[in-house]
Amino acid sequence: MVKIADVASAAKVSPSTVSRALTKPELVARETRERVLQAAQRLGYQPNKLARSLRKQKSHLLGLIVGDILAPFHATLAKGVQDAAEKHGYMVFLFNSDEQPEKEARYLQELQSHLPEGLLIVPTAKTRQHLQSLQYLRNLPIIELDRTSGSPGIHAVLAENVLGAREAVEHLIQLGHRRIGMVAGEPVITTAQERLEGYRQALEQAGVPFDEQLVACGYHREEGGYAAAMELLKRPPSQRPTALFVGNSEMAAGTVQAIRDLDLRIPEQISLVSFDDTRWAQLIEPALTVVAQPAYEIGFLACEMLVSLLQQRKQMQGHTLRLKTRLLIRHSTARPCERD
Amino acid sequence: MVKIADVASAAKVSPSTVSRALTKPELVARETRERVLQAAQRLGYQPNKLARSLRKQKSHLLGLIVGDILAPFHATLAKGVQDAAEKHGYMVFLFNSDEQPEKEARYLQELQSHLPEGLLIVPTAKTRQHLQSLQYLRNLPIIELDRTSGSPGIHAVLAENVLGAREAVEHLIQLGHRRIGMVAGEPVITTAQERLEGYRQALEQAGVPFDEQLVACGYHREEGGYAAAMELLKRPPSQRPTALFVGNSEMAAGTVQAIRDLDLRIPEQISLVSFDDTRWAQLIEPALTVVAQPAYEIGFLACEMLVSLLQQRKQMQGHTLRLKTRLLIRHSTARPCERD
DNA sequence: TTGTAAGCGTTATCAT
DNA sequence: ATGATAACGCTTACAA
Repeated sequence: MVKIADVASAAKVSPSTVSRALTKPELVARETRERVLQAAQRLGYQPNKLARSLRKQKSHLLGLIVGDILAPFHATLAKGVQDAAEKHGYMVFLFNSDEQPEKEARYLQELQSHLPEGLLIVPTAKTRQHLQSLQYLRNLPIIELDRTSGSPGIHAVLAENVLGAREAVEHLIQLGHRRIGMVAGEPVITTAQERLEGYRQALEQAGVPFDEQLVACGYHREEGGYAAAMELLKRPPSQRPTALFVGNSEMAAGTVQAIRDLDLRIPEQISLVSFDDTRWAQLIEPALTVVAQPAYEIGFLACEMLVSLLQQRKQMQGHTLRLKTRLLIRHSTARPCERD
Repeated sequence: MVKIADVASAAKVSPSTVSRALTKPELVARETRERVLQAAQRLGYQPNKLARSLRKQKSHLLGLIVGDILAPFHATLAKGVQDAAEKHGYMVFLFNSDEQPEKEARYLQELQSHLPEGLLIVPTAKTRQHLQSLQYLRNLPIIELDRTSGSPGIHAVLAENVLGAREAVEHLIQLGHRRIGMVAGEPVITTAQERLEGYRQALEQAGVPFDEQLVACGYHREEGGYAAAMELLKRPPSQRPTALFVGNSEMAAGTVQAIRDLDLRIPEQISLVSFDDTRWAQLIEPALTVVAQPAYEIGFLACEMLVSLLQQRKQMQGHTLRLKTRLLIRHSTARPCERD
C-alpha cells in the first residue's frame, strides 16, 4: 500500500505538503502541487481512509439498517439511500435486521464501532431501547424510515399511510362494497397501525360501521397474510367480506394464495387492494390495484435529510416528512357481486 | 466516545492491560481481568475499529459489488454473503454497480481506500481492466459471483449454466417442441454465453438443427426481453417458435408481456421456460416453469470460500465452484399445439 | 509556501 | 503479569 510518505519522497516534499496538495490544493504553490499530484498518480496513491477518519474523527460513513433486503420495498429504500449518499460523498454501511430485534442490536453495536456520522434505520419494536445503551450512536443524527420507534424528537421519513389506506378503502366503498375486510399487520408496527386507522376513517366517513370481526391482524409476512385472509374468507357467505384491503405486499401474496385455494375469483367474487406495488402485483392477472409507496424517494430524501443535518451545526428539532402514496387502480377491484 | 485510556484509569491499570484483557484474556490475571471487564462494561466501552484496523493492518472488512440490488437474484446473493460474513465476524461493504462499468470503477476505488481484506464481485465487462490499476485490491483474494471476468487464476462461484439451460431445453424437446426460440442476454456476459451454449447442446443432442434466426440476443433487462421476444414471435406462424427459453427473469417478464400483447396463450400456443425463479414467476397464471438458481448458496459459499482463503497463508490456485440448478416444472410448458 | 511534530485509539514489542 | 513506548497513516497546529 503506497502511502503519503512514499509520495512525499517521490515528489521531494514533506508529507504535510502532500496531504495539503491533495486535500487543500489552494494552500500549496502550483508548481509543487503539480509535482505532488503527478507523483501520487504515478505511484497509484490512494488515501487510507481508516487513518484519515481516525485522525479527523470523521468517518464519512452512514449506517443503514433495513428490515429485509430481500423485500423489494426495503431494497428500493436502500438504493435511494445509497444514491443520495453517493451524491454527497458518503459511504453506506448496510445491514439487515431481518426484523429481529436481537440482530438489530448486534448490528447497531457493530456499526457504532465504525464511527458512522449518522444512522438511517427501519426500526423494530425495540430500536428505542437498543439505542439507549449505545452512547455514541444515540447522539448521532438518526432518521427513521418507513415507520417510527416513537423515540422523542426523532427524525423520520414516512409514507402517508393513513391517507393511502383511506383512499384505497374509499375506492372500494365507491365501487359499492360495504363488507370490507382488512388483512392488517402486527399492531406493534406503526405502519400497520396507521393503515388500519385509514381503513377505519374511510368506513366511518362513509357511515359504514366498523366491525372488528372483519379485521384480521397477524404476522406481517406471507404466511400471516394467508392465515388472516383465510380467516376472513371462510366466514359464511352472507358475512364474508366482498373486498379485502391488505396492509402490505407480502401479506397480499398470501392473500392471493388463500383466494385461489378457496377458488374465489378476483374481482368478481372478491375485490382486492393492497399496500405496496411490486412486480408480481403488476404481472398477475388480474393485475392488482395497489397503494404504491415512493420507496426510492423515502430512502433518497431520508439520506438527504441526514446529510443536511450533518452539515448544520446544531441538532434540529425532530422533523417528520410524509410522502404521498398513489392509488393505482388496476383490475383486482370491481363492483361487488350481485347476490350481495 | 469512551476509549481504552478511560477504562484503564477506571480500572487502575495501564492501557495495554485493558487491551489484553479484552482481546487476549488468558494473558492477564483473573482478578485484574475482571476489574477491567467490569470497568469496560460500566463505561459502555466499545473498541474503535478504525484505530484497531489501522494498527493491525487488518480491517475485517469484505467488499461486495453486485449488479443490481433491486434484482431479487442479486439481493439474494448479497444476503448469502452477509450471512456467511457475519458467521465469521466480517463486515460487508455493499455496492451496486448498476451493471455500469464506470460505477464499478468508482466503487472499487472507494472500496480500496477502506482496506478490505477480500472482494466479492459480480463482474461487469470491464472488471478485469479496472482491477489492474488498483494495486492494493488486485492483490487481495477475489471471488467472482454468477459470472466471470475471465481474469486468469481467479476464483469464482457460479451456477451450472450450461447444464441448467440444457435441461430446460431438453424438457421442451421432450414435450415435442422442435422450433424453440431463445431470448438470450448480451453475449459479453458469460452467463448469457453459457446458457446459449446449453441451448445449443440440447438441440444438437436431439438432432434439431440450430437456427440462428431463432435466437434473439439483446439487452438483458425487461425491455430487451420484450423486444427480443417480439422479434421471435412476430415471425409468420409457420416459422414462429412453439416454445421460448429465456435467459433470465427480467427478460422473462418482458417476454410474458410480449406474449400477452400478441394475445398468445401460455402454454397452449407458446411454451415458456426461463432462468431464475422469482415471486412473480410463481404467482402468475400459469405459473412459470423455471431453472432455479441457488442464489443464496452462491453468495454464502463464495463468502465462505473467501474467508477460508483469508485464513490460509498462501494464495490458492484459482478455483471455480459450480452449483447445480433445478428445473422446476410448473404450468407454462406443455406439448406444442396440434397445428404444428 | 513549506516543514516539523504531535496526536487520533489501538496493539505489539520489549522491559520489568 | 503488567507497564512503557512506539507505530499504523493521516491531518493540523505551529514554526520557519
